Amino acid sequence: MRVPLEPARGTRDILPPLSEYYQQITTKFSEVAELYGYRLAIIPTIEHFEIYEAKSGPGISKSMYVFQDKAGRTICLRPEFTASLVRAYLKHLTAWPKPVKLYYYGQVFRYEEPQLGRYREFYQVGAEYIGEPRAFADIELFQLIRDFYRTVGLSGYAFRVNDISIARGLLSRWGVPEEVQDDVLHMVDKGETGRALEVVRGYAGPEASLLESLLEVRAESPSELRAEVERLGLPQELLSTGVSRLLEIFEALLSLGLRAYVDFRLVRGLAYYTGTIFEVSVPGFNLSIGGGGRYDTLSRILGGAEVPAVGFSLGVERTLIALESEKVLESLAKPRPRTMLISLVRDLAFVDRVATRMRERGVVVDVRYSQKRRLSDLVGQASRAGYDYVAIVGEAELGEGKVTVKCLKTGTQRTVDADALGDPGALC
RNA sequence: GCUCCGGUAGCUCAGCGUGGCAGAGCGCGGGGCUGUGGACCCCGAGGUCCCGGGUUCAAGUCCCGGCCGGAGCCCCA
Repeated sequence: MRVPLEPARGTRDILPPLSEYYQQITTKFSEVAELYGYRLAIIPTIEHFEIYEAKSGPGISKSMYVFQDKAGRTICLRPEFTASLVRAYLKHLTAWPKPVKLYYYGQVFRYEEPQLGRYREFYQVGAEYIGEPRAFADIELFQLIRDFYRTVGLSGYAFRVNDISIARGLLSRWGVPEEVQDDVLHMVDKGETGRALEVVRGYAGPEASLLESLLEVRAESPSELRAEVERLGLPQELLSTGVSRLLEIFEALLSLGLRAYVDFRLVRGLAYYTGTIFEVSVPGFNLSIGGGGRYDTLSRILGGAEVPAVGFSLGVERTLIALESEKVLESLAKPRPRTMLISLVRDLAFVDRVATRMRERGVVVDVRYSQKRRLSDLVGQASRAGYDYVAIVGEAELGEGKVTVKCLKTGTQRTVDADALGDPGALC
């Protein structure tokens, strides 16, 4: 049997140096999330399809990996983290003191046509803030995202923000059933506002123009947003709930030093969101690099007690694309100093002693035994391959318990006692 | 699931129109050079030309199907 060497469609082998950038993203995200008091959740890659069916309807299966296992269960590869985390919360964590703050990283799977920044297997990092209905939870997530981006060096991003409860509130007032609301919002998301409004007119009559005006609002500042909603004459109940929360969050974003604008056309698909929703965008890349929102009813959809929650996820591949376009990708993974230790003698114990002393100082040591190849080949190779130092152990050094260390950047070279050897950089 | 473009050495690609010996640069290995640098010179290895089928005396080249990638639909939790 001949095996195909290409990875399966939409998947990739992630190898150095790309793999190191992935590792930096997850490591740095973990550090920032933990500094905010989030704790790591590791959840299964496979799930019962039912939890996604419950959340999004059976039609979701066409964009997922779904299959029967050997016992006939309907299993899927997770297409996201949030539903699984809420499932795990309902199973294990409902008795924990609120809020429950969790973060995660890992791969997710979607059966779609691959393109740049869109893969069938891709990686996300994210966090969920469970058990807090007030806006400061939403705001903390923005702070966390800001600190993460600062840590990895991303700067040119902006938040597109909405509160989906405002449009849904209008639709509910007009008696539009939830399933129809989903359809209408889906059309808005696709840019088919004309068709969406036609459907709404069937319920609301001429009042539907209020939704039309709302969808045209794009506010760059809280005062602009305040003026716009005042002009529209939204119902008081929406002003005191969704609109006031959106204003609070908008003001918070700006005072945190973040770029943000409110866009009522933002819907974020057929999701379970009930309040704040947002996406992160960068110039010159038409896919969002992350997004999230408030989902106060998801736990009930999954059959548990209702618990307010808000969360986000960031796409690792898309973050890397953004870093690349800002020309800061290479600075993400700072390489450790690397030494090529060339041994011209067969004395494992001595070579091990020398290598161990350097490794204890965090220096990468790559041991080569020179046999047929001449020393000049290996020194040249070390230089071409980007090593920082060459350490040479030959007959002369071995006899005196010494090692010769050469700094390839400066060309300086010293022979020192093997046991006194520390960071070779100190010798340059 | 649909449309268009592409796939030739490890990498970047030429060759394909008009069928006729598988190529270049870089990289890799060896030597020039017995324990010290990226240059230079010489030599070398490395290919089922994405896979399968068809047309033909002859296919990397033309035709059909598939696989993988890119661009765009659909979708994007």
